[in-house]
Amino acid sequence: MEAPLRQSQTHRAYEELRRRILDVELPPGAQYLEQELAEMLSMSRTPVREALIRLADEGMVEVRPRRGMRVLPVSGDDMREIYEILTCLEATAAERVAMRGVTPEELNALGDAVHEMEAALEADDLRRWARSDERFHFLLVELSGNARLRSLVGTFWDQAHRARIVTLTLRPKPVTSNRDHAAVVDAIARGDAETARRIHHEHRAKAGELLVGLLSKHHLTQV
Amino acid sequence: MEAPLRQSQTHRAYEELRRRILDVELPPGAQYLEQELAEMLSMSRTPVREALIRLADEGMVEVRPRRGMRVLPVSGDDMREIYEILTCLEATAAERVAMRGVTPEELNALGDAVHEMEAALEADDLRRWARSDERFHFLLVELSGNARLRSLVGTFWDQAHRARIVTLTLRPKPVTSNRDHAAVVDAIARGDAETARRIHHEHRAKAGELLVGLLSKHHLTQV
DNA sequence: GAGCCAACCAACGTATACGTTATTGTACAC
DNA sequence: GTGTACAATAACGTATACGTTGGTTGGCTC
Repeated sequence: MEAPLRQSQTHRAYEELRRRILDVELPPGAQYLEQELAEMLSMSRTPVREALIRLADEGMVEVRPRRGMRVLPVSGDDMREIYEILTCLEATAAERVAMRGVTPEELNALGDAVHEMEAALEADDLRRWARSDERFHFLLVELSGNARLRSLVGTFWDQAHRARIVTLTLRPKPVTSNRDHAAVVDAIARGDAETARRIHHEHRAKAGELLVGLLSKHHLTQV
Repeated sequence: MEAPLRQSQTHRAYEELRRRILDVELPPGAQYLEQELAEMLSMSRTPVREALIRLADEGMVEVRPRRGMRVLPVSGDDMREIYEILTCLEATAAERVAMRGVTPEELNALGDAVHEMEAALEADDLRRWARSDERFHFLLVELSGNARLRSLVGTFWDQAHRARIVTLTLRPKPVTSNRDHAAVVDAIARGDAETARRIHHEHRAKAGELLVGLLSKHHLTQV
C-alpha cells in the first residue's frame, strides 16, 4: 500500500486541515469536496471523512451532503457565545489553581508568561504578545487540574483564533491585559481563589466585549 | 445494497450506541471490536467507525487500536471534573437567562418543571423527579441563548448520567434541590442575574460534592 | 422571458477488499 | 520454570468500488 506512517492518515488529515483553517489557508466560507481535500492531502476520502467528523464536532467546519465541507465563518454572535464560555471556564480555572496552590516552578512559569507579554508589548511586537498571552491562558487551564476544562478551552480558543488575529492590530495596546494577568498571578500566589476568579472573569469578559465591539465597528460581521 | 434509510447509518450507529451506553446495555469498561458492533447494529464497519469518532470526542468511549472500543468508566475524579464544568456553565446560563429576561411562557415552563419535581418528590417517584430535574436544567441552558453552551451541558450531563442514576436511591431526598430551583426561577423572574447565578452555582457545586461523596462512600470508584 | 420538468451526473454513504501490524501462543534454549 | 524468538492470526487503517440521490442543466410550456 504505502510506507508505514508513524501517525495515521486520519490524524494527519485532522492536524493539517485544522492548521490550514487556523492559518486562513482555507478561508472562512470556503467549500471543498471530500475528493478535493483528499487530493490536496494525497490520501483517499476515508481519512478525510474521519477528520471532518472531528472538525465538525469542534465547530471548525460544517459538512453538508453534496456541497462538501464548508469552513465555518465566525460571526459577532458566535464570538459572544465563545467568550461567554471562555470567560466562565477560565475564571473557574483561575479559581481552582489558586485553591490548589502552585509549586514555585509553576508560579515562575506563570510569571514568565506575564513578563514575556510585557516585554513584547514594550517592543511593540504584537505577534509575540499574542503568543505569550496564549501561553499564559493555556498554562492557567493546564494547572487547573481539570483535563476536560483544558481541552474545552483549547477548542473554543481555536474557534476564536481568526477573530483575535484580525483584531490584534485594531485594538488598543493591551496594557490592561498585562495588568490583569499580573493581578491573577498575584492572587494565585496568595492563594486568594475568589480574587483570582473575579479578576480573570472580568478580564475575559472585557476581552470578549472588546473583540465583539471591534468586529462590529469595522464591519467584520464574519471572520 | 439496502433499503434507503431516511437517516444515515452513521447517525443511527451514533444514536444507538449512545443510547446503549447510557442505558448500561453496554456497561462501563466493556470492550467491543468494530466488527462486533457492526454485526450488533447490522451494518458495516464504516458507519460504526464514524460514530465511534464522535463518541470518543464526547468522552463516552475510548478507541484503542487492536483492542476495540471501550466504554469509558467514570471515576470520582472524572465526576469532580464534570461537575466543575457543569457548575460554571450552568451558573452562567442562569445568569444570562435572568439578564435577558424571559417571556411569561418561558417562565411558566421553568415553573412547571419545578412543580413537576415537587410533585414527583411528594409521590416518592425518584425516576420522575430525575426526569423533571433534567428538564429544568435543559430548559435553563436552552433559554440562555447560547447554543454552544447548551450543547456542552448536554455532553457533560451525558457523561455523568450513570453516576446520577446509581446515586439516585442512595442520596437523601432532594428537597433542597427543589428549593434551589424555585429560588433560581424566582431570581430569573425578578431579573436578578447575580442571585440567579450565585444560587445555581451553589446548587450545582453542592450536587457535585454530594455525588462524589456518595460514590466514594459506597466504594463506587468506577461507574 | 420566467417557471417547471426530466434526465443526467457528480458527490456522497456505505460496503468491501486488502496490506500492515500488534498480539497471542508455541516451541525452544537456557 | 522462565524468557525469547518466531509464526500465525486477527483487527485495524486505508483504498476502492458501487448504488443512491440531490443538484443542475437544458429544454419545453405558457
